Amino acid sequence: MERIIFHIDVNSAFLSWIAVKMVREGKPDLRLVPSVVSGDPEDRRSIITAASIPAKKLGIKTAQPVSMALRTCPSLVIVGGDWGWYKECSEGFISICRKYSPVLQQFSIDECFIDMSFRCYGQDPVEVATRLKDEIRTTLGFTVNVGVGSNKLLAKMASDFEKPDKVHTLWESEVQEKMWPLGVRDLLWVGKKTEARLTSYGIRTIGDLATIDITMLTRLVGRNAAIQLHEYANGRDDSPVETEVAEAKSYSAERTFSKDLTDPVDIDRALFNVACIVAHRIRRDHFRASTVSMFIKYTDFSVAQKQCQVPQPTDVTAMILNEARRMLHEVWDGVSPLRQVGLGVSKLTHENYEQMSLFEDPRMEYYREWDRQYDEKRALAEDARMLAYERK
DNA sequence: TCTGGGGTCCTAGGACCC
DNA sequence: TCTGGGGTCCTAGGACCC
Repeated sequence: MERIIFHIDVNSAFLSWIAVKMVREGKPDLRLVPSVVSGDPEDRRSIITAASIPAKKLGIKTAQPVSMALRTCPSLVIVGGDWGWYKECSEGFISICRKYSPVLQQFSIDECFIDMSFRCYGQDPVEVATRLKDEIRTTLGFTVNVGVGSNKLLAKMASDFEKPDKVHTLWESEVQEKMWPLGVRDLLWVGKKTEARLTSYGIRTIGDLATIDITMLTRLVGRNAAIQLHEYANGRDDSPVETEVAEAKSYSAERTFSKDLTDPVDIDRALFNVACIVAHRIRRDHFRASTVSMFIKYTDFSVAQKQCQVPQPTDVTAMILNEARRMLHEVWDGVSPLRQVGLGVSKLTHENYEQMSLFEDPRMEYYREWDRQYDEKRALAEDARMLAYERK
């Protein structure tokens, strides 16, 4: 039996969600004017997180620097984000989708797949998809696109066709007509680099990619990628809709400085801050990490990174920070200005036992107490934010 | 114009073991 | 004394996604 998969994608999610909130407060609808969501517009390094359709029509794009967008459109309306509200909107739309099928995979905060193979039996999938999109719009106030296809890839490609508030199909029988004329960049997993490589060999459309000799493609992108791209370009994908939420495999945090830094004290302060954040997150989720990595970005955007294994899985801020500090001094010459510093942990376990070590740092008790206090303050801050949020 | 932040997966080379 | 080949782990770097 041919599968029926829906991909539901919120149109300009962060912008739509902020717009809904402002409309409820009696303010004008951001979706009707050139507007964007971004970080602090005063910071020269802020970039655009989401743009309205009128803004996109002016050439303003996601991930563009705000300063650049303002030059394009001086009257651009700029608003900040609201993670608490985003989360609420996301949960709202996911729970409506789940009513249509319990076989649901959340792909990101604003996208999900549902397997409708059984639920659509005897019904027109387009009618069902239209009902779903309309229900989200009328109950939650924002629009989505629904892509309908016989697998996840086709459904996702279809939801990316004309926006907003639309249902599109992409069945296997429609691949040649609807997908092959598109540029290779439109295919999932073909980014800037792969596009450049492919087009330099005259492979411009998804159709070119679908019909090219596989050995030729292997020489260009390697064996595994070649097989994958060839399958996708032909509209083939048998991956299931995964209902299990996968556990995190890594956590990281990074800080970009508003001005490039050379002062080791400033840089260490940033490293300290990201270490606190990352360590707090793994404690919150009951993980310990065996690998610590540290990375820096230079002014030319090149990145250097270093990682190491810790003797025992840890969730102690001081242990993580010490490794990161050591690696920073190994990798940074102490002179070159830095744009960014970051820290990550991976190889996570839920191991709970504490192996007694003769060489355990005698300050360990102090470190743990410090972390406990930190977590408590952080939890209080979260509560206060939630309360303030509920009062609105 | 001057580029955020948080993830996943892949590749390739070297070390080490059997 | 010198040899093949496979497997696993670690590290650094890169591509891609939202």
